[in-house]
Amino acid sequence: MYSQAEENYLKCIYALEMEHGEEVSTNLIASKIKTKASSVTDMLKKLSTKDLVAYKKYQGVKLTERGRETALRVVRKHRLWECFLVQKLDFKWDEVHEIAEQLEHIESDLLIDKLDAFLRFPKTDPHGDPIPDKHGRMIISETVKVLDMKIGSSGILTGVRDSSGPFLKYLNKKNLALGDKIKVIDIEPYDQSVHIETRTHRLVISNNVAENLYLRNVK
Amino acid sequence: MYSQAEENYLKCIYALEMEHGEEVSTNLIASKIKTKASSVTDMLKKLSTKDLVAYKKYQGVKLTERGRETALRVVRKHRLWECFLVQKLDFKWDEVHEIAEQLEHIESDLLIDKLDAFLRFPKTDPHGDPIPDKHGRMIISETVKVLDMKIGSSGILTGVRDSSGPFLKYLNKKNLALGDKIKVIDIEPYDQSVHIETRTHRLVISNNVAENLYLRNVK
DNA sequence: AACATTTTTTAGACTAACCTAAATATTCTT
DNA sequence: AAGAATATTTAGGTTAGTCTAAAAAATGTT
Ligand SMILES: [Mn+2]
Ligand SMILES: [Mn+2]
Ligand SMILES: [Mn+2]
Ligand SMILES: [Mn+2]
Repeated sequence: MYSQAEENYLKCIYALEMEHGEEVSTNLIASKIKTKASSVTDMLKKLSTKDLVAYKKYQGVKLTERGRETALRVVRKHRLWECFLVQKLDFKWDEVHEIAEQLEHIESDLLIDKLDAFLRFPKTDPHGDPIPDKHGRMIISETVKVLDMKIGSSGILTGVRDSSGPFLKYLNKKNLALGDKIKVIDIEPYDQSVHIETRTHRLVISNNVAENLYLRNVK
Repeated sequence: MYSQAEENYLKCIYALEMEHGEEVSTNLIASKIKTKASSVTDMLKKLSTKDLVAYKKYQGVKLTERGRETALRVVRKHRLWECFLVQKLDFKWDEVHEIAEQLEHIESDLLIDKLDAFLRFPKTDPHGDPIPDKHGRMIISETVKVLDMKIGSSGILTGVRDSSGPFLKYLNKKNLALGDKIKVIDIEPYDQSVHIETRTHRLVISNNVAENLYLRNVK
């Protein structure tokens, strides 16, 4: 139906809309997709004629309804394949992204629905991101950033903002995983670094790391 | 490493070498890949510079050692994915080919080895074709064509020459599946049609069908 | 051996997706 | 509100993979 390049652009625009809201700029897309702005302009024109995005010169771009549906189908495939890799093939959560980037372009509705069933209809992927169902609906859980937690309160680690390999490997090394209960002991006013405690250990995380951890509040 | 187009050509040349032996002609490749002879010539030149095939103008083409290894890796992936689809996702044997055509191009050695282990190192795919191991080795079972069987003797259906959708659907309809014990009751001298018997029923198959069934001899 | 047919290659063109460099539009600064 | 800086688009080019039409080589037939 759509080429891999087209699907990658749609997914990228979708992600940027989620993160930044409203219209997405050419340069933002270019940097995320690691390509040149001129290439982005070319593609936006093409997606526009296919009614996947609303694009007006110099005005940024927005997904149309059709574009959003298509993007969500790709996201669904990406996240389901990540679940498969981790749950069935014993990959680690930091190893699956590149492979899922390839698998997300396999075209077969039947395949993806059967895979969904095989995995028992997971609601989130190995990084805590929600998996759209076949109608594009997903459960977006309420999360709190570490820095917005009251000191002394606890939360369950449910998601990461940055799911790049290096960050996930850092969490592995520090023995932090999704589902862990984390208590915020103290926030250093000087540099906003955070002293936290898990069931097994205590550690200090930088402000940067704290910004990338999402917690679900617990009693 | 190699593009999907390159991999498809290598797999095609490999299959044609198996079937016809020796050098493979431009037109044969073109018809199998459903493309034009001129496109094949272009690709053969490219594969030749990459040392994947030995190609001399007007002389046909042969895989080099490198080319054969690459083709076998693609074949391995194709057949393992077919096993996955049938064994784990409950696809029928006539539904998997097109999806495997896409999956065979996913690039990750780790993935394919983990998939192999997950499936318990299958030796044949759902159509009875042998699966190369990670070193390219596979078990080629001795088979007999139906027409070469002695009348009254029996064999186990272990493979099909034609694994196209229509033929497999025909076998489904006639209740014939891999592993079935088949007894050759009679061969009609006039048109070489064959009267066979399975554990559950008797039927007559055309010469054409008979040509496409491989049996393993049994006492 | 000469001619006809078939196969293969070459020549030239097209599209998708990218690129660099230059032009133009927008936004920021004073 | 002008000039500077930045963002975006346009112009023109490249590569992979395809195509059609024409040329050339190989093969078959008498
Ligand atoms: Mn991912
Ligand atoms: Mn993910
Ligand atoms: Mn197949
Ligand atoms: Mn097969």
